[in-house]
Amino acid sequence: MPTATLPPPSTARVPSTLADLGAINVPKSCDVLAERLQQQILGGGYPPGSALPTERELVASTGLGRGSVREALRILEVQGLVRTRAGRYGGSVVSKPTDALLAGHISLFAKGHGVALRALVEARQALEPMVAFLAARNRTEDDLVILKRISARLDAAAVDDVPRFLLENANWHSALAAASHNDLLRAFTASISGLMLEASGIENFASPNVRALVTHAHRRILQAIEAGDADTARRRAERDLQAYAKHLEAAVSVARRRAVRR
Amino acid sequence: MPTATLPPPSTARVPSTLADLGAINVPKSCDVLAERLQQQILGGGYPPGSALPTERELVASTGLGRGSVREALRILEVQGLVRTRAGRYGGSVVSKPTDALLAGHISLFAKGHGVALRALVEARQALEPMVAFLAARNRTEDDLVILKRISARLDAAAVDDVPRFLLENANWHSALAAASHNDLLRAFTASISGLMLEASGIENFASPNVRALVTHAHRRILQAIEAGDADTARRRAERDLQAYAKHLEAAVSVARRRAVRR
DNA sequence: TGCGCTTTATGGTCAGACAATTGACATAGG
DNA sequence: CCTATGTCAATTGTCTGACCATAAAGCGCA
Repeated sequence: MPTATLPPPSTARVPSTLADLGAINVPKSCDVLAERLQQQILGGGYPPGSALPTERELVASTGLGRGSVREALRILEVQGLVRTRAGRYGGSVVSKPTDALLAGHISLFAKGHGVALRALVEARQALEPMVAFLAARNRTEDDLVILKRISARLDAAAVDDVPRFLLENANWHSALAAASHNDLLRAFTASISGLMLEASGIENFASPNVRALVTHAHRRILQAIEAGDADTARRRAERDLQAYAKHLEAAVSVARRRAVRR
Repeated sequence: MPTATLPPPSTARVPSTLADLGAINVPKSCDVLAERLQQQILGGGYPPGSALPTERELVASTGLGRGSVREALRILEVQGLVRTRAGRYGGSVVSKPTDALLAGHISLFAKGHGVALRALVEARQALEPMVAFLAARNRTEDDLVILKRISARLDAAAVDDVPRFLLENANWHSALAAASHNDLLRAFTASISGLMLEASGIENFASPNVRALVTHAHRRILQAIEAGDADTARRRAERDLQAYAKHLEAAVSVARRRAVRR
């Protein structure tokens, strides 16, 4: 081996065209497989409802071990792209990510970042007026029926059943978002409703006063949506959420003072 | 066995207290482990930056096989709760889900549901006014510096570099959302910006006319934010996005007519 | 001091085996 | 003919064991 003819190794970095490549990332085999399957699914190669190859077929076609194949499928499962069932005629079938799955990821993000209740309210203030606007324009008769049914349950629970009231309130907001017929806004709104439901259980912010305010506000918004008056629906959503935010601000500051005194 | 004394078997379901249990779901071992670790992480047992037990320690403490433990860790990785490195003193360290990770999940949801460009614009119309409002109230000097730098690059690219213009436009919206100091709105906005960047690359909607309109709008919003005038910032964001939506509507309908003729 | 080699604990991957699950099918009984 | 039940086979679920690849700490040497 003509080692002596090679240039001496140098500690200083030579400005070589071969040297200035960034940190190279070695992907794991399961990540590669997951990404390739993801592309095939999103590219239309596997439409929703169709079956992916079985684990052992994937093992045979990729040359990977079964463990790696299973990890790749697990990734796709968490992403909501496949659903896997055991047993004969089981396997992985392609599916679309559900609202609940995306809500779960958003919830993890919010919890991980310690997102404050105030930030949730701001997000709802951003989304709801547009949601109400679109709902007034795009609602179907079915949407209206569902909203009215939830409204009735909400009114009934407002009297004395606070947990039920909070739950139906979250349902109302989700149903409103569904009536907007915008999948993205619907998923965002459902996530925020779920997070606020959790938070309100802790902070216990639902005085009879607030409950009356909320039911009244929802009734007015629903009227505008039934009439198909988009601008009015938006305006009412804006105003009512502002009032709600003020009430919440007050309640939180009261709770804080109480906590300090304690 | 006194079978004769029993009531005759009937195909109709007997309303028994033992019979009305719902469909029971047997969870997979890795799901159980993933959920338990998730609760420990979110409950504060493992703060961000701390190290989870090694795979083999988890095998020992849970009694599961290593494959199941690895699948559980992979779930947490996709959820953004841990980052795993190989090698000595490697392992899984707890982390917070990043904006990019959440954006990826939102993107998968949007692509899976075939969310239309129109729906993206509606979502932006919902978010951006509130984002601008909050940015005017909460911005720091650093936020301002970043926004101005991106604005300059955007103006420069608006002349003739369309791909660069689209990229810097997405950056501008993300920076604005960062200045709002609302983590949730920031992540939502960044996701939508990314999705619109992809979509605009396909639809090719960025005439010189629109580019001028966008840079002008951003300049006016930025002025209000610098002045700390939250209401003006919101109003301008609303109006400019409405104009943008109209332009896009027109461009899409033109493209559709052209496609039909073809 | 600084560089390079070794050491070693860790994740990454594979192979094989067996258990659990589940829908289709065959069969028995009315 | 219909229903209920048993059987079967293909697939996922799980464990075991082994080995490879990686990377940071520690050591030795110049």
